[in-house]
Amino acid sequence: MSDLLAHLNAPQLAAVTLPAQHALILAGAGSGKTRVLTTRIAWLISTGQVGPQGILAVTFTNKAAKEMQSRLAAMLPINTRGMWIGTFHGLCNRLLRAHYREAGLPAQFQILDAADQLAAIKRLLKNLNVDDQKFPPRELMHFINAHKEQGLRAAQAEAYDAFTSRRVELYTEYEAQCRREGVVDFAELLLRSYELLQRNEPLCQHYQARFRHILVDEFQDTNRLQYAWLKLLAGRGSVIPESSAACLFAVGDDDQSIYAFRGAEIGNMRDLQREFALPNVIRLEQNYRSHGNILDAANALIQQNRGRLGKKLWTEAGAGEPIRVFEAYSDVDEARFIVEELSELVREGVGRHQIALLYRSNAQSRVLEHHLFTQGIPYRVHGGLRFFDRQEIKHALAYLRLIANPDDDTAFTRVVNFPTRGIGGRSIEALQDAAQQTNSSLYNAAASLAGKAGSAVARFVRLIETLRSETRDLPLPVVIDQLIDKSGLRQHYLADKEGQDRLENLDELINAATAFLHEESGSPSDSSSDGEVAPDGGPLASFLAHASLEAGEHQAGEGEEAVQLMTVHAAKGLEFDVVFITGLEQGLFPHENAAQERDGLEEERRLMYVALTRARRRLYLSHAQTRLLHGQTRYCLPSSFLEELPATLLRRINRGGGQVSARPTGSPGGEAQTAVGGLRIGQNVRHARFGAGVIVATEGSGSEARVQVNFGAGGMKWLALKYARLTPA
DNA sequence: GAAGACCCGATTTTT
DNA sequence: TCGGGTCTTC
Repeated sequence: MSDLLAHLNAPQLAAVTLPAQHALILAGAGSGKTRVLTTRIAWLISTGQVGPQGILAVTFTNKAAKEMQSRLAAMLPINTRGMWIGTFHGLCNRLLRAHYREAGLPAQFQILDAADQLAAIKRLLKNLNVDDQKFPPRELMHFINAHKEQGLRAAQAEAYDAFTSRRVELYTEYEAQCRREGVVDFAELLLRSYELLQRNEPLCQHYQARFRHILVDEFQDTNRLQYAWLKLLAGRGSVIPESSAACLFAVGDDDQSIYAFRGAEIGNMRDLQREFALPNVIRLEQNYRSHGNILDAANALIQQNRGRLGKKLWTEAGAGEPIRVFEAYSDVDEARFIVEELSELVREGVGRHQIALLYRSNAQSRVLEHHLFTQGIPYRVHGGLRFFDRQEIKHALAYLRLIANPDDDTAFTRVVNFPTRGIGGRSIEALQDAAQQTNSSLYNAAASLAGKAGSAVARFVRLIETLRSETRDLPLPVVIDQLIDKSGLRQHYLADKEGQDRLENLDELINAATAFLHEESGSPSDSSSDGEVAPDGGPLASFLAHASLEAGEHQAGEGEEAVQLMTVHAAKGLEFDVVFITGLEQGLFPHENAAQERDGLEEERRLMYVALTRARRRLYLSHAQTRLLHGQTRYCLPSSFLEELPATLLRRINRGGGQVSARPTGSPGGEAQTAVGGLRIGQNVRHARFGAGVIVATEGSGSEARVQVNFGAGGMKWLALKYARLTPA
């Protein structure tokens, strides 16, 4: 055990060995947060304060959950597989599988991922003859999810106008459709299990008594429902919990809260402090990742935000190099510079995978990719299509879902005519009508309507029936193999000259099922350990849940020695020796849309803070005077965030090395521009009220002359030269 | 049922 | 400008 606590710094040690009470740990970037979390669990267990079954550890991503589990397994001589360590969604799924009856769900309930949910909503709107121009499916989906994340059912939703009242009706219809089909979406997993615990007092008390210690990672990212769920399980109380309540150990960093747009409530941190009457907050401020200059810059930047819990990162490592700032003429010039610079670093021996190119929005990756590609530098873009999102995988899984649950209309619609088997729009509409008449599923309608044994619909029904009966007792991988065969998927992709990759992916799916079974058999099921959890829907249902909840590794080329490209959001939690933060321009980063949002600029600043703190040794900040956006050249001002960094930490760098990149003649746009009233496009100007800006366009001449100026945060303005007092800056 | 025309929108995203 | 999504046509 002394080993366990060795090498912890004082605050880390304090957090790990905190007596049984609620706590909030403010863990800065690179401060050893995961270490504290896992060591805390190991310490609690190894000192006999709690058994492994008394721990509930919650994360947001599967990656974090796995990491916690494997680190724990290395620290403790116990099987961590059966422990309740997982994502909010994974744990809720587990709860609902165990108590599906009490939760009012079928044993084989399926989970809709975002794409399935959207498809389900589109189908709903079609069935109800709702104009999807007036009620865009995506918007409705967001409406429904946002309500669920607030813990609101349709009945509780506020219908403040006619439009919203209709949306609430559609929310109701959507709930009914999900119930009919035996499916739950992601938000439903949480809401349903919250309601289960809230309404079923004995069950709730059972879990409250079981989980003595609840540990939450990335607490700043919790939404209202997730916080309510935690409070319910912890049985809210005072500092020393009553015997019936668990200890809530929340770890988070308000400065790294960057997911407000998907419902994260930064206010949950203060609420936690207040509602659980936390006497103090433990701060982990010593950073083990970055050099001093980088931390000083990050500290200075984030200090501009108001209402922080407050925290200042420091390091024992030296100041390190200055932060390099580069101003490019254009986005292309910026990419050129970055690629040149990183090529030099690679020549000096920096591993390519230790270099990250960060950007605010995905569209920015193109120029970078183009230059990397032409220079023959291997790179990997994070955030692409994931394994279980691929169409061929979704098709195969849809067959599997139909076998498990014939009422799943989403699955039915996906594969009824894929591969094509002559069931066109007419047949499907007929089925939909019939299904609506009898208030049953499409599959049922198909089965009863398929009188003519020879019809395509009848053949499809027979296919599913055959698959179901013939594969009942076969192991999952064999089932999948047969289904790929008999459904005609294999044949279809075999015939497709570009189907090779897809066939390989289908084989990979079979492998995934094999691997899944192996892992499953390695973990003792709950029913055997304490008898409280009823058996779930079998390996088929749990594999399908696994496929929905875990989208799979990102994409091929995983292990390759490649430069890493990703959005700043995607970079959270990662670290690299060298980081390039690109596109630091007003309107891009901070993003112009953020100006409209409540506390938008502060969220952008936190995003910048996250970006800065990814770097271990070297940090580049770049911006361009000109950028191609939506097919048009935009003239850009440097990001205001650059000014918020202490100049002493920065070093402006001039265009590197050998070839002189020709400065575009005339304006940055290239073409010679007509000067209007002595002003030209691309010129920096100053306005008495709006401040500094760049001229973006001109119009008219003489006393009619107008110029469009990008004032960055101040927005884009057309000004008549006659009235506006613009001075060259 | 597949290929081509056409229109619209365009931060960030895990589960 | 580009890509996705829908609509149109053979």
